Amino acid sequence: MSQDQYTLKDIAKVLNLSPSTVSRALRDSHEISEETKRLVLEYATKVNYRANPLARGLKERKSYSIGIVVSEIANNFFSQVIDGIESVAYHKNYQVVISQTNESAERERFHVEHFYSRSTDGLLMAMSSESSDNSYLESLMERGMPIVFFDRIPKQVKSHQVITDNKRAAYESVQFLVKKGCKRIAMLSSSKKLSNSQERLEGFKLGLIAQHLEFDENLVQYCEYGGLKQSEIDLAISRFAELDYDGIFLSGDKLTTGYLQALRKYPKLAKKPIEIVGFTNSNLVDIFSPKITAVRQSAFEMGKKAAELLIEQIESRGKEVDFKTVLLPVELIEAE
Amino acid sequence: MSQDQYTLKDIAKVLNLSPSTVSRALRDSHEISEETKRLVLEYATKVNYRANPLARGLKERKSYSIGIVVSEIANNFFSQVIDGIESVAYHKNYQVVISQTNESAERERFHVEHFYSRSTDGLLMAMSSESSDNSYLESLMERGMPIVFFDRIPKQVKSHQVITDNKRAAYESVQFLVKKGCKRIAMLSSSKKLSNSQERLEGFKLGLIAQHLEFDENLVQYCEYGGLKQSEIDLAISRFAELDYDGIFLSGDKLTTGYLQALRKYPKLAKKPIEIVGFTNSNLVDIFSPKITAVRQSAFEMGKKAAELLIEQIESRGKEVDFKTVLLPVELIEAE
DNA sequence: GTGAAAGCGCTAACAA
DNA sequence: TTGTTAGCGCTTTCAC
Repeated sequence: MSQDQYTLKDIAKVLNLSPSTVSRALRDSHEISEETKRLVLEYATKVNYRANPLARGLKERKSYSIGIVVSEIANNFFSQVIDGIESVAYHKNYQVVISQTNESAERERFHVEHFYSRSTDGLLMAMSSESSDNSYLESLMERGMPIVFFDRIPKQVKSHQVITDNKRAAYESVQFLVKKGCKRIAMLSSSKKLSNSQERLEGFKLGLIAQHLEFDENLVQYCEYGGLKQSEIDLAISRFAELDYDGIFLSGDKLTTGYLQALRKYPKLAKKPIEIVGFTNSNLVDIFSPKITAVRQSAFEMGKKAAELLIEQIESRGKEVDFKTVLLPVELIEAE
Repeated sequence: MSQDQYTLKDIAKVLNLSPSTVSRALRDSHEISEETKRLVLEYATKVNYRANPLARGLKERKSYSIGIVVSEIANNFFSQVIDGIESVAYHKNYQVVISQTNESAERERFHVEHFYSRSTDGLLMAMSSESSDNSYLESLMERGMPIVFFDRIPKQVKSHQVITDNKRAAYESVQFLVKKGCKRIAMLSSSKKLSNSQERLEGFKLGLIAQHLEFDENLVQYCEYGGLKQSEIDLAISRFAELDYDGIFLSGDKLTTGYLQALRKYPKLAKKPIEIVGFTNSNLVDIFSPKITAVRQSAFEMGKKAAELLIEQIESRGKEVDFKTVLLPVELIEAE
C-alpha cells in the first residue's frame, strides 16, 4: 500500500504482457502457461495488486456485496446475527452493507429498492413487523435477486429461510419448568399474528400436553407490540397478578426484559418467587435479578447459515435452487 | 421497479437525445436548457431511473459508501454507534459497510485496505486495542481517504475525532460516589496504555482532589485486557477484597459487567454492600443486581456526529479541513 | 445547448 | 498460449 493502486494495465506493462493475459493469469485460467501465471502472480503479490471491485462489478453485473435489512441494529439478537453474517462474508470476500427499518414497511421497501439499484448481489432480511404486502419482494426475486430470510419470514415466499425452531424451544421450556416443579405455567406472548409467536404458543401447548397439564387461556397474555411498549407488559403483568401461577414462559426478547423491569417497578406484583424462563440473547443474564433461565437463540449461527446459503445461491448464478428451511436450536441457560 | 434497470442510453434513445445530454440534465448542469431538463427529469422519474453507482463510482472514483471498522459488532456500545451512523447515512444517501476486527491489528489493516481498494469514500474507525503502528493510516489519509476516528483514537493523527469526555465522566462519577457517602473509593481500570483509560484515571484523581480525598494507588487495579478475560477481573477483585473500600468506579463496559459477574460468582468477596458506578451502555442496567449507577456514553450521538463530520469532509472534496475533536457527555443513570 | 468520443479498470469473445 | 478489441454505464473534454 505504499503507492497508488496498481491496475491490470500497470502489471501488463511491466511484464510485457497484455492486460487480458494478466487478468486470466490472476483468475488462474487454464489457457495460460504455468510460467506466465507464476510471473504474474509473483509480481501482483509483490505490488499488492487488488482488482478494482467497481470495474469488475460493472463488467460482471456483480458487486461482491450483500445487504442486510433488519428492524434495528442496536439489538442483542440482531447484532449477533450480523456478527455471524460478517464472519462468513469476510472469508468469502463479500462486503456487508447494513440498513435498518425501525419496523417501518415503507423504509424497508426503500432500502430494498436501493440495494437493487446498487447491483447488490443478494439480501438477508428479517421482515419488519409492519410489512404485509410483499409482492414487490417476489417480483424482485423473480428478476434474479437472491434473498434469504431469517428470523422473521414473510408468508408464502419461495426462498431459503433460516429460523429458530420455535415450537421445540417453547416445548422444551415447558418441560424445563415442569422439571423445576411448576404446575401452573403462565405465558407472555407477542401478537398472535406473528409466525414466531404462533409457533411458540403451539410448542407451549404441546409441552403442557406432554406433561398432562391443562392449557388455561387465562394464563396467557398477549402483547400486540411484542413488548416494544412497556405499558403493554405492565398491563399484562397486573392481570397475571390476580392469578395463581408458579412458573412463566416469556416468549420474546423484549417480553423477557420488560417482564423483569415490571417486576422491579411493581415489586408487590411479585408476591412469591416463581420460576422464569424467557427468550433473550443478552450476554448478561447471569447478572439479572431475579434469576431467570434464558432461552438463547443461535443468533450467530443464524447469521452464518443465512449468509452461507445466500452466497451459495449467488454463486450458483441463477441455477435452479431447491430452497431450504433451516431450523436452529435454542439453548436453555440456567442462572446459577 | 417494474422492469430492469434503465440506463442513460435508454433514456437518450427514447427522448432522441445523446447520453451526455441526459447525464447533464440529470445533474442539473447549467448548459442544458430548462425545457430539456424538464423532459429528461420527467421521463427519468417516470421510469424510476437510478444511476448505476458502480459505473458512476468507477468514473468518479467515488462509491457513495462509507466503511465502519470496529472491534466487534455484537456489543452494546458499538451497535448503538452504528445505529447512529446508519441514521445519518440513510438521509445522505450513503451506504454503510461494516467490518469487525476482533481486536486484531492485522485484520484491521486488511479491512482498511480492502475498503481502499473498493473506493470507499471514507472510513469511521474505532481502533482495535492491538494496533500500534498506524503509519499506514496516515499515508492513506494523505492520499485523500477521509477517516473520522471515534471512541478509540490513534495517537497523533490529524483527523476529526469524536470521543467521550472521559476525564469529566470519571470526575463526575467520583462526585456522585462522594455524594452517596463514600470515603474510600476504588477503581477498576483498563490497561494504562489506552488513552481512554488514562483520561478516566486522570478524571478519577481530579475528582478525589476536588473532594479532598487522598488517592491511594492500592485502590486501583488494572486489567490489561480491559475485562476481555474474566480471570483478570476475578484476580483484581480478590485483591480488592483485602482492602477496605465503600465505593467503586468501573472504568469500562466489560469491567462493569465482569465485576458484577465476579460478585455473583464469589459472593463472599462482596462482604458488605458498596456503592457501584460503572461505564456501561447496556439497556438493561435496571435489572442488574446488585444495583449500580450506569455511566452511559452518548453512543448514538457519537455515531451521528462522526458520520456527519465524515460526510461533510467527503463532500468538501479534499479542500483544507480544520479538524475537530468533539467531546461527548455521559449520563449517570441511577437504578431506582 | 447538444453531441461525439474517450476512458475509468475490468472481462471475454474473437483473432492470431 | 497470448493479444486485440469491444463494452459494462457513466462523466467529461472537446467539438460543433
